[in-house]
Amino acid sequence: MADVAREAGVSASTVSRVFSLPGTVRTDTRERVLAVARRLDFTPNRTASSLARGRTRTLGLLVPDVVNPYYAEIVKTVQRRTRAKDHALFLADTGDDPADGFELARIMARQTDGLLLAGPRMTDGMVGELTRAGPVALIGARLPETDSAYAQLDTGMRHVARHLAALGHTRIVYVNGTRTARTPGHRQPVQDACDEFGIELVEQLGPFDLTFDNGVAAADLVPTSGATAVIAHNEMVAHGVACGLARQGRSVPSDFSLVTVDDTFMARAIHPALTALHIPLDVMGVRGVDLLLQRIEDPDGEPRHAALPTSLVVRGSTGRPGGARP
Amino acid sequence: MADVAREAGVSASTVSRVFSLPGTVRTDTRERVLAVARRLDFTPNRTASSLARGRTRTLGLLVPDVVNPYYAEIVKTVQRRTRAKDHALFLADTGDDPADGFELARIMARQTDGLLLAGPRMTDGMVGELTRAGPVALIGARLPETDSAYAQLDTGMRHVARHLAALGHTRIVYVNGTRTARTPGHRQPVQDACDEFGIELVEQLGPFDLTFDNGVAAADLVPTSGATAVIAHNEMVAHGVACGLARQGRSVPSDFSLVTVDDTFMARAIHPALTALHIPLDVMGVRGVDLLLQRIEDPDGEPRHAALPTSLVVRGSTGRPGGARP
DNA sequence: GCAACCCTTGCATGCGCTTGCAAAGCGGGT
DNA sequence: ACCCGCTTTGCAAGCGCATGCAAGGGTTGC
Repeated sequence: MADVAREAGVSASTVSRVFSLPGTVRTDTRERVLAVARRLDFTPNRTASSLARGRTRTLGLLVPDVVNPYYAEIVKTVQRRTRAKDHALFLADTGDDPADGFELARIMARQTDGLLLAGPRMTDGMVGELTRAGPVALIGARLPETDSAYAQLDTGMRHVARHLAALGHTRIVYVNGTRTARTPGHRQPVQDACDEFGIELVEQLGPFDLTFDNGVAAADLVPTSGATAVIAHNEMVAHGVACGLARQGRSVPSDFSLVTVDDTFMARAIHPALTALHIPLDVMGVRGVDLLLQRIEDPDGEPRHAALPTSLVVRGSTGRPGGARP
Repeated sequence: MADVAREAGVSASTVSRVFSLPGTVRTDTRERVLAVARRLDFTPNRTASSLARGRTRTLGLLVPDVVNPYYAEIVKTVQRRTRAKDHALFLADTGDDPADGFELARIMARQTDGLLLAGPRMTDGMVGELTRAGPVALIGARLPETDSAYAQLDTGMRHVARHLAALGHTRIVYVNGTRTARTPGHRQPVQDACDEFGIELVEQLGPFDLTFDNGVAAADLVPTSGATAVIAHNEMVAHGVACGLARQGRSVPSDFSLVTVDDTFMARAIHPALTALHIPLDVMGVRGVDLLLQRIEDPDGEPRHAALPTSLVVRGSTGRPGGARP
């Protein structure tokens, strides 16, 4: 920077201002400085800038599992939005352990301007603590004190129930996990939606987590349940159910209809393609980043929440019970 | 840090040394400083440290598409290894455009100690330029001048060909993309392996890229090719082929056998599960990080290359031609 | 008992940029 | 012609930590 200043015949502060506050420098000086900078291939050192300003222009994103397409899509959109806002992105994959996630978050909080937690696997108390310690925004989860962007599952589940009811299903199983079963925000909407459309609901708790393998296990219990349709709480478990049913020689949708919550590219990557409740992950990511950036600007504002609409995408995995023609 | 120094009755430099060069501080002083630091909840400011040392302790990872499980697995393993080595990870999703990828890489290079390029979508010349500009390591690609960790596809393809030949296949189609078709490192091994086992090879070039949709399109051409088995160049396209065949009402493996190169969780998430040439992505990620870290330590050493062994995982998608019993 | 060393510690300076403050330049209104 | 206010620029003091150098204390060997 000193070199550029000398070559351009100005002081270092002017060079600095050309890059950080271009408006305060007269146009011709600015041009001259920029020309020299280009010639000398100079770019301001971001580390030094961070130190001087106390801002890193870096955001941190924590996800439980990048390999899961649900989170991968979030990573993708968050990463893009972050870059569009001229920030860099630290990524951490936390796994399922709450303590690990919390620890990682704390470490990351020290090196970033703010944290984005996607589907955090930690206790509400931990999230609260992080929120008090620095800017935090949630993606795909909601807590009163923390900014968040999440999907409106209640109306979404009504779409699903209406669709199944219209096809003639009167008894369905809902494949859930023990974790989400305890957070009523996810389970209650299903119950309410089924009640509204006169559907009998059989809740099938996966043994622990909503993984592919547990979906396969759940599929084994479906035929004896007396239900004709299955709603899977997320897409990994939905694929497990689909795969499990196929292995049993059952056919979708003629033996059982299957609906998944979440709609990543994988829903279309099997045959029949899965009818899905589309969660707007891209919008959630963008809103999450924006909320976080606002929070960084104004640390003491009221918590803000973005509830995003879902939509039902009907594909080949749902049909009339027993494969009947309409 | 000044506070800690005062409380502990030492100078700031000693506190600094406790954290950065613990060996040079007497044990009891160190303990005392650490105790105070813990009490005051002090951790060294990483930005300041970076500025003073000229090292950010941050690595950058560029992938073309995080949503693709192949790259997601790489992200996961790289992220874990990076953290284990006490570094942070910047992530960028570059998309398929070479110029974008290069530009992003240059930006990232300025804020990190080194760059990891996974399946780079840029020209060899661009990679060379980056390599000359700073530490770079390749994952899943090989270039003479750049450190790299990649899979030994030649022996891998021989495993695949031997497997198919043993089942009785004599004519197979290889679904490739126009891009990889031009990089002999990927195509030639297939040809060689088929030659060795007396298999006739029909090369089926996807119209452009190795995506799911192009796999579906490729599947339409398989039945008329006279082949009884398909090798897909990567897993996305393999799923497309599987899905396309299913939509045609063809059955795998009784009508056609299908083998995929790459073996992510998705290979087991469909029925029948895909026989796959397993690429050790986890090891590749770890080796990539390690190579990069070594390169950072020793910028002028000879380029190093890690060729990792693949393995064939036989699952349900391969069988005898025409579904014959052995 | 003394010299030669090593281990610890503190001092001072520097990493490269930002920014409050003040000075200089400029134009306009009276 | 003079004063005021605005714009543009420079000066200097940090931001928080790392580290070369030197000093002090302790140890070892002869």
